[in-house]
Amino acid sequence: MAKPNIPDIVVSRLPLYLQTLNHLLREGEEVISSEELSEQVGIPAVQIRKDLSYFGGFGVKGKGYDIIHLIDSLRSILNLNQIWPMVIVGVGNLGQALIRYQGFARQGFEIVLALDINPKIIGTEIAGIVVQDVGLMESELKRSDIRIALLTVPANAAQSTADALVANGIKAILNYAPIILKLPEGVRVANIDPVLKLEHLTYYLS
Amino acid sequence: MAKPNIPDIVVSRLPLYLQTLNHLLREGEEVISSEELSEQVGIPAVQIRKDLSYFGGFGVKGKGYDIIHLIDSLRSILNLNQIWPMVIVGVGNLGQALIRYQGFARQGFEIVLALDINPKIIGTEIAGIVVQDVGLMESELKRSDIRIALLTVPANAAQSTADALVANGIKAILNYAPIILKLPEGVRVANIDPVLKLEHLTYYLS
DNA sequence: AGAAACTTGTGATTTCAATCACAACTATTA
DNA sequence: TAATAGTTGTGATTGAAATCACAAGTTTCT
Ligand SMILES: NC(=O)c1ccc[n+]([C@@H]2O[C@H](COP(=O)([O-])OP(=O)(O)OC[C@H]3O[C@@H](n4cnc5c(N)ncnc54)[C@H](O)[C@@H]3O)[C@@H](O)[C@H]2O)c1
Ligand SMILES: NC(=O)c1ccc[n+]([C@@H]2O[C@H](COP(=O)([O-])OP(=O)(O)OC[C@H]3O[C@@H](n4cnc5c(N)ncnc54)[C@H](O)[C@@H]3O)[C@@H](O)[C@H]2O)c1
Repeated sequence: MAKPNIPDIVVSRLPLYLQTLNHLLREGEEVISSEELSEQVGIPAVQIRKDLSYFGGFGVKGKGYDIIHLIDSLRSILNLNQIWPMVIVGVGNLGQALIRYQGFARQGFEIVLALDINPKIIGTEIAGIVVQDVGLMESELKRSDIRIALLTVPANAAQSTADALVANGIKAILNYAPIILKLPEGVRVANIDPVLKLEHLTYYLS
Repeated sequence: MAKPNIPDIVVSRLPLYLQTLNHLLREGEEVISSEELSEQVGIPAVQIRKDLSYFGGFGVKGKGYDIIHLIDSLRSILNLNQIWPMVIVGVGNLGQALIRYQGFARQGFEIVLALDINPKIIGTEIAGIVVQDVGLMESELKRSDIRIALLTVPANAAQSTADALVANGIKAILNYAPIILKLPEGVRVANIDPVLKLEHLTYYLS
């Protein structure tokens, strides 16, 4: 359960710590100081310690953090001790790449339903998932506990599709379409737009 | 030319304003107040005005902003009055989707070089681009003016590939691999990692 | 065992970004 | 024309996040 008064910017850094800790664990490390973690993750050590201290004391003075224990704690804080089923809407170039991406399942996010509007795409199988007609959204979502959606339809279909998803119980949307979605309170949206990132980068290129 | 003392967080919002203004222009709007723009973009009007005021006065008191003029100004600030050629390294699932993505060229970003290490992929043509051997990186980049790279290789190859890109003149990297790149000063990196975004979202899902 | 080195966790402080408040100007209405 | 409403641009203020500074505890060294 998310405590209400922790700055969102603090929460946003936790997945980064988790990612880096997972790397370190794979390399055989067992304990790490905030200073060493800082070098890996590129965030000041004192900020890492302060971020973690919002949730409790996970380290040992004079020693550092037990990596396995800290990973466990972060996964618990971020509600990652479960498999999160997801729906993807829009199985075009990008949608297919995301369905094939191994990185989601590896971290406990599983695409279990894929929807499209194009008859040529409906019925095809991608990485074990058979694409369904988007018209089945209501019935398919009703009999599932999916709360997360990946939105990879064209921009002009994104708002109406998002509305439909929310009407059928979706609580979080990862939106790849280059528009700003307007959704009711209580639904969380995160956007991924490479063009915005590039336009940010070019500001600094002479 | 980027003025040095403008907060990065301000710069990061400009592409968002530009995106929304482009939408409005396509819908036939000609003038917009900061208040109306605020509703579209989801950022307070006063913050939009303050952000813009770092770069000059683009509006007319009592009236608002001429959309075409403001778009022009933002494009100029962000160095978008040119075509930016880009290289992509790693032409797998994601790389192929990005090469096919129309949204880059539409905003002046053009993938002109695609590199991979896999002999089965080298030589294939995707959306008009013939994939080259990554061994040709040096010679291909030397005779080009490419300064932006899209990095879509597996995580374990990302750091070394990024180092090679930088050694060959790349100044900005859009990194899709789920690791934190360590690069010299003067090279800008932006990361796109959907898993981190999902892990941020799940914090708020009960 | 005692001293020195190391490291966490956090209240106090500083820095930076967001918001407020309003003067200056424009457009519209009567 | 004069009054009213609308809107920008920005100095002043507030608020929030980052950093500092250090007490408290642990480990290592001699
Ligand atoms: N391709 C990329 O690498 C990339 C990168 C960043 C963002 N995006 C964005 O992601 C979205 C998809 O891009 P793409 O390149 O895969 O496009 P695409 O045209 O290849 O795929 C879009 C898919 O959505 C389906 N679709 C259209 N309307 C639908 C609806 N109402 N309901 C369900 N499905 C519907 C289409 O049939 C198609 O299969 C776009 O908004 C694009 O701007 C793409
Ligand atoms: N597929 C996705 O939707 C997705 C989403 C987010 C992030 N990512 C990340 O993007 C990267 C690519 O993912 P993918 O699914 O396309 O993987 P992939 O295995 O399909 O493609 C990787 C490509 O990189 C090439 N490659 C490997 N080593 C190379 C090297 N040293 N030089 C040049 N090319 C090399 C491979 O031959 C392959 O074609 C990974 O880091 C992944 O974590 C992918």
